[in-house]
Amino acid sequence: MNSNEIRVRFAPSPTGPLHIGGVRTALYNYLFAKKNGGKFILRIEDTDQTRFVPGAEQYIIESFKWCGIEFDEGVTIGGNYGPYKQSERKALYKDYALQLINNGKAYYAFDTPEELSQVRSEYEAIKKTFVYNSVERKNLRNSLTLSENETQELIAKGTPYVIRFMMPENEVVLMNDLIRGKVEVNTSVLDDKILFKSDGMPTYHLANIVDDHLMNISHVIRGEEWLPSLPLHVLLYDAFKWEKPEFAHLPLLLKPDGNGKLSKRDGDRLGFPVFPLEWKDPKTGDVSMGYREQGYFPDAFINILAMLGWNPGTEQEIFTLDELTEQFSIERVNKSGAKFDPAKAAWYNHQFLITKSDKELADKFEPLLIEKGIMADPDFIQKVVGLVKERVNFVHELWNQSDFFFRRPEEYDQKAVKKRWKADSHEQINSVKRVIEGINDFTSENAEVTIKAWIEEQDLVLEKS
RNA sequence: GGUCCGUUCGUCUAGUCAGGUUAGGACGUCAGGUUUUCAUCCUGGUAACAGGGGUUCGAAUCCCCUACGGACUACCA
Repeated sequence: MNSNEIRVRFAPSPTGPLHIGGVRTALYNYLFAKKNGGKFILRIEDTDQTRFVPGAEQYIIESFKWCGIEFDEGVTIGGNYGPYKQSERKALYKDYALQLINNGKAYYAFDTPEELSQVRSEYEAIKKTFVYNSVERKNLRNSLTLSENETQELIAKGTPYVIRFMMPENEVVLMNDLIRGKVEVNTSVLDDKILFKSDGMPTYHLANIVDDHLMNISHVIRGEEWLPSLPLHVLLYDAFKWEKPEFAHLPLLLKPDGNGKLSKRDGDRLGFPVFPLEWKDPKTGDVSMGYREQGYFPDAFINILAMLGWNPGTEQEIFTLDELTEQFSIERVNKSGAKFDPAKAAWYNHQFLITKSDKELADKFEPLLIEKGIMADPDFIQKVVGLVKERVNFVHELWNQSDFFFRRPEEYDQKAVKKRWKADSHEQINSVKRVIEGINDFTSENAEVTIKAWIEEQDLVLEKS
């Protein structure tokens, strides 16, 4: 890069709700930028018109707002490198694709998707892998096999075409990854990837490289699923004769049980959220739960995600965002995927909950009480919350621990009644009730002393259970 | 199938780069203690270096092979 400035970006596609793996990727980018005094950018990669989902972009923005992750530049915020939405940068990409054609690094291809899938299935049938590469492109319809005139004629006639990268024949691409170290791949196993689609839009590969370059991105920190396309990207930077950013590929978030990438289905199946915020699918109307709605605190949520794949090397486990920023380092990110553990997630939330003030918790609890038709004095709610917060992981669990403060019990624990309720219990309860009513200065200390004295007096001993 | 990446308790992980630890912590779980309940808290237990070969006095750590897992293999990102 032409400066030492650290600039990183998070570049989601607005194709649905943001997965927590995406949130973690963004978080690591954010921490890296803040730690190094750099800038964090939000770029929307909406080059696939067919997968656009209304509301997804807004969802992404709202998610980060809830988490407390702030961008320095990007959609809705602006900045000196805008626009930050690829659909608004559309005009720019074709020139770069053409530049590659002129340099002999790319070519026009006229194969239709149908033709290609036909060829692929033919290869499949004989158990061979079709690779659109230096060998195969000689047998297909493109500006390499057609004459210059034929090519121009086809284009002039409006024949749909794509622009493909001309993958070198037999070269070893050397790459470096900040997390994995050296990686090398031979180009002979790589495809002539499409850079520019017949609908006039660039593919991810082209748009991503062009924008990262134009936006002066210094470090590309993204999910491991991108590692296989790193050679292409590196070759693309070389083809443009651009200086490359540093790359870091983050390990994946895995299912809690079994193996594989964490998906929406796992959340539904195991009963925990996979998305930061609740999401209602605009098409099907299906609702997916969110961390926010399930009662997770944003700071707990961030802490959980941060520890899935990274640790500071000390025994500290609870962090504020500022502490994470201070201690984060990309070198300490793990190589292997992490299984998400809902039980530990709940524990983290508990850790944050008990540090919240009674007031804050009461404010969150009050709407739940109102929902149940209970109007209680805020000071009273606070006292109750203070009494029971140690025993819950989430605000909504407060009700089960404290309902008797707000209403008369509707039923008794049958087992306890059967076991404990004796002939004289009624009399004893009334007796202790009178004792409690008789306490003038009602504090926990006074109550304890008085009731213990009453126990002595009544000569009641604990019945071992 | 091919390419690439990975592999320490059930889970998150420390330790690997600079070879020598009773392989540490946390979650979970189990037991005990405190609290005349429960929860908190405290103490203790449980449980791992994927396998096999090397190199070395000595390997979780370095090298090789195997196995297993994952990602990618679209005119999706």
